[in-house]
Amino acid sequence: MADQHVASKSERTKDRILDAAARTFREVGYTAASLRDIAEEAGMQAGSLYYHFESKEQLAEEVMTVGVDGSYATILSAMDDLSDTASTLDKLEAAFSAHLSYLLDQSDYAVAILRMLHQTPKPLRERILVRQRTFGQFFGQLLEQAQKEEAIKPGLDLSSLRMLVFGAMNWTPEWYTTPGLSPAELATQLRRMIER
Amino acid sequence: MADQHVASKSERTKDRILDAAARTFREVGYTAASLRDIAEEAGMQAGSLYYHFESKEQLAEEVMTVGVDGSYATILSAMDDLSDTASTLDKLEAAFSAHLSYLLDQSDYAVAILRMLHQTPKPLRERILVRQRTFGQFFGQLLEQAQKEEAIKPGLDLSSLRMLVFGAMNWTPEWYTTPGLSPAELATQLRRMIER
DNA sequence: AACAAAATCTAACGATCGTTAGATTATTTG
DNA sequence: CAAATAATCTAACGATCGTTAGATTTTGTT
Repeated sequence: MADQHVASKSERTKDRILDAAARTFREVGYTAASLRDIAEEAGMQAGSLYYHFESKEQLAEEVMTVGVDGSYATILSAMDDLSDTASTLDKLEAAFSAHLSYLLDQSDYAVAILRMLHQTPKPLRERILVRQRTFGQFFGQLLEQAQKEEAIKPGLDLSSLRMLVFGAMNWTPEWYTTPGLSPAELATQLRRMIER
Repeated sequence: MADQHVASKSERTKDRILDAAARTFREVGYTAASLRDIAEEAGMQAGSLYYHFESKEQLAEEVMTVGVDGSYATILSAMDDLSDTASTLDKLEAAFSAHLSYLLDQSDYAVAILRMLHQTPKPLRERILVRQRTFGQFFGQLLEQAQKEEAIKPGLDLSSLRMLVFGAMNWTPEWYTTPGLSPAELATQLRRMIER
């Protein structure tokens, strides 16, 4: 039969380890998360992790890479779901909503990044930041276009606005609980804050 | 002579240790900061810290307490400096400005809290969060009053707005660099985002 | 100057960490 | 079923951690 790419045993185990690592890193950060904790969460011994990963640092890098790429993919996918008549502000709100939903409902990976980044070795941190840049530029372009169309409030500095909005979103895992506004509703709030 | 309260030798050393701890905690967080690092930064040996503090946890608690109380005091002081004719929005902007200035220009302590809080033992974390509550309520009251006066954008959910604004401010240490907008100018940006 | 108190240093403890090598078990292949 | 490969376990290593006790040095008092 055709060599269809079904996840091999090893690949599934690796994913299980990544999930366990993301949960653990999210909870306690990079330094405080021990490989013994992560291994237990994945149902194995600490030494066994080294069959799948070279080091703790590499394991952390894969978790963070999945988180960044997943965030970006979620947003791009949300753009595809928009109707052709969507305004730039609609696009922005959809991007907010996708990112918030990813942070709050879907992924330990993205939140793990926020809690880990400052504790990781500098070269690793730099690589993740480079990956995040694409992500940030995407929002930057949308904001720029919205400003050209005079769809957002006058008198706002674009690069500051972008970072303030990022902060508002990235901080939500610190306080978000259910019941309360949903990620989509929070996205609407953010839209109202920037629109003219 | 009168027993004027001049800082004793011991008190000044303790402050020096707290400063060193705040710098170190800010840089690498709670777990990754070793007492040997902090001691070296303060110009002494690790064991000597125990003459002034009971434990690493207590040292961290004092750093965070100074940070929270300092933030709050800075904001209250900014309120006193306002003229009597200041509007609620003026008060909010002044509070934003004070908090941002404290975070970005003045204090390692406040930023240390943001980087430490998730790694500290739960009872300690709870105590700090309780202390922060007063702080959050202050902003909440100002926002409530502003909404009553119809000074802020309609259709905004107050409790969400408060947390989103907090997020925008607390995230600034992640990206703020000079040159760029000053803390006061960032406060103005935030004001524009919420005002009608 | 002599003594008391305060402050710091030295050296070690038990615990935990990331990591490794080799033995062991589970799975796949012929 | 047997051999080969994949996956995991066991047990230990050196390093580093928070912490402690006791010696030592510095400072303050008479």
